[in-house]
Amino acid sequence: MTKKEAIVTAATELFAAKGFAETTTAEVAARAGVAQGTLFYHFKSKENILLAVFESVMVRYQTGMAAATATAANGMAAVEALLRFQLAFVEEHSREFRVVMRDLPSHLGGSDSPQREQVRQRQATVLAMLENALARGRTDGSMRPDLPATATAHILRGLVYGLVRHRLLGLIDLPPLEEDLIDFCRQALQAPAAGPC
Amino acid sequence: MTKKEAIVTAATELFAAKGFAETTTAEVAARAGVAQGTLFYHFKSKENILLAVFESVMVRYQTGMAAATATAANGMAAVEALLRFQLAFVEEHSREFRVVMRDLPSHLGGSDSPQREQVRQRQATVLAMLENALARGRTDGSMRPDLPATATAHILRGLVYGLVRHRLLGLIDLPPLEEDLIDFCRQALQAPAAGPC
DNA sequence: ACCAAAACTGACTGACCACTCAGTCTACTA
DNA sequence: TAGTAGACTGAGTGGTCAGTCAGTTTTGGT
Repeated sequence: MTKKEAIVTAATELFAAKGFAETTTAEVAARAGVAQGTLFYHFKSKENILLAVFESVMVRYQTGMAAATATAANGMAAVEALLRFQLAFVEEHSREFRVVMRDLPSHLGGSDSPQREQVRQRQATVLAMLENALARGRTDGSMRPDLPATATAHILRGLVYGLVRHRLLGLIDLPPLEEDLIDFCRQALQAPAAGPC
Repeated sequence: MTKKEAIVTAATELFAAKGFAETTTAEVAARAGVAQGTLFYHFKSKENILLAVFESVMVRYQTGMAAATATAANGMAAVEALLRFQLAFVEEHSREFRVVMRDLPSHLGGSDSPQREQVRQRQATVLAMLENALARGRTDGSMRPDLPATATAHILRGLVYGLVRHRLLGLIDLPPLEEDLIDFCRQALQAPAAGPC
């Protein structure tokens, strides 16, 4: 592990445990086993370390999502695969997501900063994958034909995000919800059963 | 308006516009038209001002939610009323919610702080209202009989939270989603149409 | 009018911490 | 071996800001 990677790892652990604001650059340096100055050799600022944590996890997230849809038999299966992947991935990388969800929004700088644009791009990509899967399901008949793809993509994204956030940052313990969530979405999305009337 | 109220109002505006960390107590005092010391006469710390913003908005939020369910004809209508109320209320109080969503999680102190407990209580109440409406709908036949009330309450809460958060803090503009959201939930919740077969 | 308590003031302070910078070390090339 | 570019160091610093406190004003009760 290079020192740069060690810094991101150490920062992830500390930010997740104590929060961004409550973690000093001295602590990050100490845990990473580097000098304080090394942080600022590799990163322009403390906030850029936060952004690196985000980038590092989002690259893996999006790769996984793309893989999840690739093998699905139809649109509905693709959506289900996306949902399952997202929930599992977030569970597995809970520390990173904790940091990203709690601290990133507070530290994205002005509305025209390049950091904001970078994050916006990532979000748009996630959204597009959902929308594609939905459009596919509408076409191949595995979902209701009147489904509004864009709006539903936003809804699904909000749903996953809201649940994950409560699991990671919430003060209330959530029961396991994966299967209930999948059922809920399937009910909402699937074409009405063509009963043999 | 008392000076204490003026402080909460000023803090809400500044926190919403610039964020909690980037707002100094001196600025809050100046905008509220009081001396710096007055802040600390009324509030133990800067974070307690943040908590006051939260409390102030949550009291109104919960009162409104209770009213929304009271007049509903059945469980499904109650859920719909809750969803509509939540979306409308957040829209109307977007500044306060922006602050609460972005900055509160980072500043809740240790896991056993009284502040955390206070927030937890509020969240539990919201959840209970949803769960009640769902249980009601399952009983009165306006929803699927096999609906898991607790899990679904969590899902609905996550859904609203996720969407609202993207609207208030997200970097992507959301289209109006109220009706699509209601439709989505209705599909997921409603009893399968008993076709005349 | 008098008093006491509550509300309020604002100059001050001390701790904190992100970031700097002048210099050292390491690895590679010619 | 000398040269050099990139990686790394860590003590130092300057600006910031939450919170304090000794004193003043306002309020309300008798």
